[in-house]
Amino acid sequence: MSGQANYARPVTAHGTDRPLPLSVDRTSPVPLYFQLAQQLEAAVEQGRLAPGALLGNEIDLASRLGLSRPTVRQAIQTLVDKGLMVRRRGVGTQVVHSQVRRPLELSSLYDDLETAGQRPATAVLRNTTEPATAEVAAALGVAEGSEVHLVERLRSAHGEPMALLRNHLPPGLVPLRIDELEATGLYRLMRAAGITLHSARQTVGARAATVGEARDLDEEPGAPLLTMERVTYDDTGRVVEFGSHVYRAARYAFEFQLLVRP
Amino acid sequence: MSGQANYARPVTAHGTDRPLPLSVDRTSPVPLYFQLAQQLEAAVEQGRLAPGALLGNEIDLASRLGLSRPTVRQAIQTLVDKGLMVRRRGVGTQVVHSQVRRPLELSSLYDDLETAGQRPATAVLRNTTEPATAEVAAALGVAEGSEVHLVERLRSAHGEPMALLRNHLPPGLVPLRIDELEATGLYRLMRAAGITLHSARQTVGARAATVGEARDLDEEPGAPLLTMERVTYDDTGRVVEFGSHVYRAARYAFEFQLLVRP
DNA sequence: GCCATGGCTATGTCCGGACAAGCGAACTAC
DNA sequence: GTAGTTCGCTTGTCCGGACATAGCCATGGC
Repeated sequence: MSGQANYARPVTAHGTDRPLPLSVDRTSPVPLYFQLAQQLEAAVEQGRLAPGALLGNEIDLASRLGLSRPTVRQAIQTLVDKGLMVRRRGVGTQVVHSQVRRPLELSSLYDDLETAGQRPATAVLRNTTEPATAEVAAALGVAEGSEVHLVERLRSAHGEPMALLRNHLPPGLVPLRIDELEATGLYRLMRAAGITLHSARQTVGARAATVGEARDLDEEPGAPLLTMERVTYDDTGRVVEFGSHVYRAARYAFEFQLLVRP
Repeated sequence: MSGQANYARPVTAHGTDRPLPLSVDRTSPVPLYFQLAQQLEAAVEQGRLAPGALLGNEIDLASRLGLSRPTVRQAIQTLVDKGLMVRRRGVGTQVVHSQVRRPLELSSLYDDLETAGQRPATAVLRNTTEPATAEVAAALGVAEGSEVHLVERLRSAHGEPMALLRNHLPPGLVPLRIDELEATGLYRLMRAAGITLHSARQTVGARAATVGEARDLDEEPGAPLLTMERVTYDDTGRVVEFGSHVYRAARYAFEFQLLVRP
């Protein structure tokens, strides 16, 4: 009702409030749109851009930064894709209003545990080659009975077993040494070997523990286990891994963020 | 070898092979980039664009269609985002080489069953309001003890129970009639009420069935169940639903596609 | 036979402009 | 007072161009 601004006033980007300190470095090899996107994302995460806050229109933002509108749009678009912001024609772009975390990424149990502050330990139970069963052959796209690599690991945290990990790999794709497998995760080893992971198809379910699984995981036979099967592809579409994992239900759950595709 | 084309030859978009029939309708209100993206996606799905096939460079494609390069790029970008294609600088854009399906969407069990050809049946066990427990209040962002809407449903397929669905909603958000709840899914009712779903935070785990769950689901007490908890947000960031679902482990699993965010 | 180099190609980034369309608020007519 | 209309705002779409840069091949020197 102040009479001067009838339209929604951007809370931060310009206006009477303290403007956001945004700037780009044209000598940097980092793309301009990426620099801007990073700064905006940091502002959202640190609360300097409050949920619901309007970003201010793209034209002003562009001229303020000495950029063109397409570049600013490209920056904002990456944040919209991440679910951090919403655009509304005729209204503006605003910070999404909820405790949104990251969308689900192709995650590794090792990394998950490490970021959670737990120090994961890995025991390699098997690291050999064996003839592919029908299921494994179909997943890896090789002939049934041909030799494939098998890695079986028991992962623990805080001294308690958490998961039993069985992974099948095409032969000769990555050399896997036991000491490396015990020191880090499989995905890191694959990336270090020059493989660019691209996508994965996962199935998550549940079932009762077998006697062998119960022994390894320190559970009772028949106890509920969380299961995950995953086929991972690299950027050329090759299958690089087929994993069958079981997790102790009391100690692990999958948590992730979904976005509605407009 | 042939002496005329030293560079990788696009298999379909131009060259000696039959070119893809692509065209855009400038009188249509559908955006041009979207028309092109749809046609390319259809060509991939029908196999007219084989996996690994190069798309041909963007400049030619643009001039052939009478479009500008940014528009063509925008079309291709949507397919790259979906994981159907991969760009390589200096090489070109090629169709991804695997049986990639859709990425995980904010899915409804009802829709999942329906598309799988099973005819889901729903029995509404409860449809009332009740005071929010601490857990529900935290999820919905309301005061503990305040009245919230509760819907409890048993979903079956082929005459067998599949899942027990408990959903809490903010009061007064959507009017829910029992006959509607038994005829369709909750998400459809919410969309029909003008709510634009935006994102959800899910946790998937497993546990043993309680006595009551076992009775409803026709399982033994202690049988493994797949559990899913979900908080759903609309595009303004409001929480619109908190769901606690349990599925019979033998009859249901979550299956989804993950993409690595570059 | 091997390696360095240069040139070609295709995507990556960026610009400045233009018009269309959805949205909301204020205004006007009843 | 209420309903319809107008108007200004903002994003959505599209264009044509420009230069940078990564990848690959062929050439030429060793």
